[in-house]
Amino acid sequence: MIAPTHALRAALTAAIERALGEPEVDPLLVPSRQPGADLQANFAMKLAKQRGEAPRAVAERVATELGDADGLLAKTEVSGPGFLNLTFAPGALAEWATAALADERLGVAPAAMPQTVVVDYSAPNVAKEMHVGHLRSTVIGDALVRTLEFEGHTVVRANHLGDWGTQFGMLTQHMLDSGIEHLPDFAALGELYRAAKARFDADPAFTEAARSRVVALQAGDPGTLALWRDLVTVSLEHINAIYRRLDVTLTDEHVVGESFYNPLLAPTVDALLEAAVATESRGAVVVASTRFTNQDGTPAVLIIRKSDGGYGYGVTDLAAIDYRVRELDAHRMIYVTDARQAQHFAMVFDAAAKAGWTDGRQVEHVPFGAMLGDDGRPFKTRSGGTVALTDLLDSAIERAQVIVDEKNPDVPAGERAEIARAVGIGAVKYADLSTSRQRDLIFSFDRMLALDGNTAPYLLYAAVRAGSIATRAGETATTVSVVTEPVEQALLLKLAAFGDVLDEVAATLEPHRLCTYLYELAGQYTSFYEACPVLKADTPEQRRSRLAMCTLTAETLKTGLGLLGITVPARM
RNA sequence: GCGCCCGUAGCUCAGUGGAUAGAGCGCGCGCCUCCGGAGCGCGAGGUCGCAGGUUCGAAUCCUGCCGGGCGCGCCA
Repeated sequence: MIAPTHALRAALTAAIERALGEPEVDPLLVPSRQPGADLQANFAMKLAKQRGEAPRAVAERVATELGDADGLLAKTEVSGPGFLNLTFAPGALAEWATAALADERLGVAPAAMPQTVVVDYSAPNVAKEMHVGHLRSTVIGDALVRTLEFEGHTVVRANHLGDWGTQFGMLTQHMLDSGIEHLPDFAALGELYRAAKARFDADPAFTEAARSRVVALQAGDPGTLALWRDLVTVSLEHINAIYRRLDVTLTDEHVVGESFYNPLLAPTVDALLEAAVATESRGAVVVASTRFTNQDGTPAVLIIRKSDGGYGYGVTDLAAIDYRVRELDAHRMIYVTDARQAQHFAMVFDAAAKAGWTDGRQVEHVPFGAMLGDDGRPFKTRSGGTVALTDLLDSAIERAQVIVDEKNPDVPAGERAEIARAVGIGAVKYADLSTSRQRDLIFSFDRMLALDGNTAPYLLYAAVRAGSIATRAGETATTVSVVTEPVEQALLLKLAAFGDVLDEVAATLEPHRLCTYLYELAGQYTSFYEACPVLKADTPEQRRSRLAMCTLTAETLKTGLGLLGITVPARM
């Protein structure tokens, strides 16, 4: 099914060629702000300039050639310096909406060229509690994953768990010293971490023992490995509990931690040396950058192997790229991490490209801004720590529960709790997803947990209402047939844009575009609902037609929110 | 020193070449005998950080400055 705007764009390009002999011209179609016009095409000014003609005359000639575009258009009009204002025929929009309603993809065409896409996101650390700093990668990554899958791509979720490195020498050594073989729960791990860290900082002998313990771990010493596995298992229980509360699609099967790449690191270093991508410098193996310099003006380097023989995280990232290309045949690799790692990933990607590993593949860093306090400084609590993710989610659900209880006193308590969960978690996720991700974010409980305005609850409410009206109607409407009011026309136009927005999100990896779209759709729906009686429409046909619009809106909101990882409750 | 991100209404933010720059919150006024008021309508509120440039047209692209955040050899 071809969206009306796509059909019109093609018709315009063809009309431009027929009228002016210019092939393959982008008609520069944008939404119109003029009352009565749906779209505006801005090609005339540019073409007229090139051809030395009057823009309005150019627009007129194309408009004449375009006609009604095989019934797509009700009106074309040239105005201002040469804008071509276009208004869809109500029947064309109605026809599209009717088809979309019968389509489980809601009229969204699948990707023309499906790819295998690896999305690397979340990546919490073993042995540490998840805090608000982990929220953005997890929530943004999950929204991208869901959207790319909906578009028809094969998505490989990669949770690059921080499960390897020096701190595990420290932890396992302390376990050995204190005779701990198994941790009962995550709280015990927290205590272990604090105790081990204290010794590590204070006792040079322990520090030394921890260092050699890392070597034992990396060499695969069975006893040390067993202790390490216990740490990972206990941590994953904590992490998975958070994922389930957050309604994130990550599970154990997506964990491909740093430890996974351990056996691949030595061959990766060899390959990079062999290809002369990496060189030795001051006892270490590095890849020198041609784009970045140090403060003293020397080239910045990516540490591949440290002078003590240990591996830098750069080589882990390079081994991961090599693995994802060769074993997974990934066409596109996406890394959702904070913006501070931008230079690191740029150097990693440069090195991979120089080694020839990413030829014909896309490798993209998807950076997001820092979480700042309300003083504009990096976010810290009063005690200097971070806010645990569990606490944030608890607060969100508590706040939502108060409102839910107040608004829905007749709903059973169990269902109220379920609604509060959907509303509270949805609010937190939406707050993170709805602003452009590269901006720094001021952390604020009030903003993250807000329930009014451009928030998840507003969208959930609109979706629930649009869905419930169909239920109350007692019939299933399948046909949009009567489009008389401008608000109806505007609503249909907005509904038809869903697929374009998903394409944009897939291309730019910016979920906030979907948020903005859904908010506008909800607003457009509310305007329609205020202006157009549905159940009390003038005729049975109009009633069915408007009901169908309600249903398509409800489905689009539900699907769109679902792609953001936000669940719509049955009622609220 | 090199590099990245950001600067739009009191606050939090949309808007990456098109006509009078838009929301939400907050503030003021109005709307439940009318399909769900977690809603809707109206209003006040802006030198789009500053200065040049490109363009028929710039919040948007280019250059320079100012302000904030961040990164640059053995942490990830």
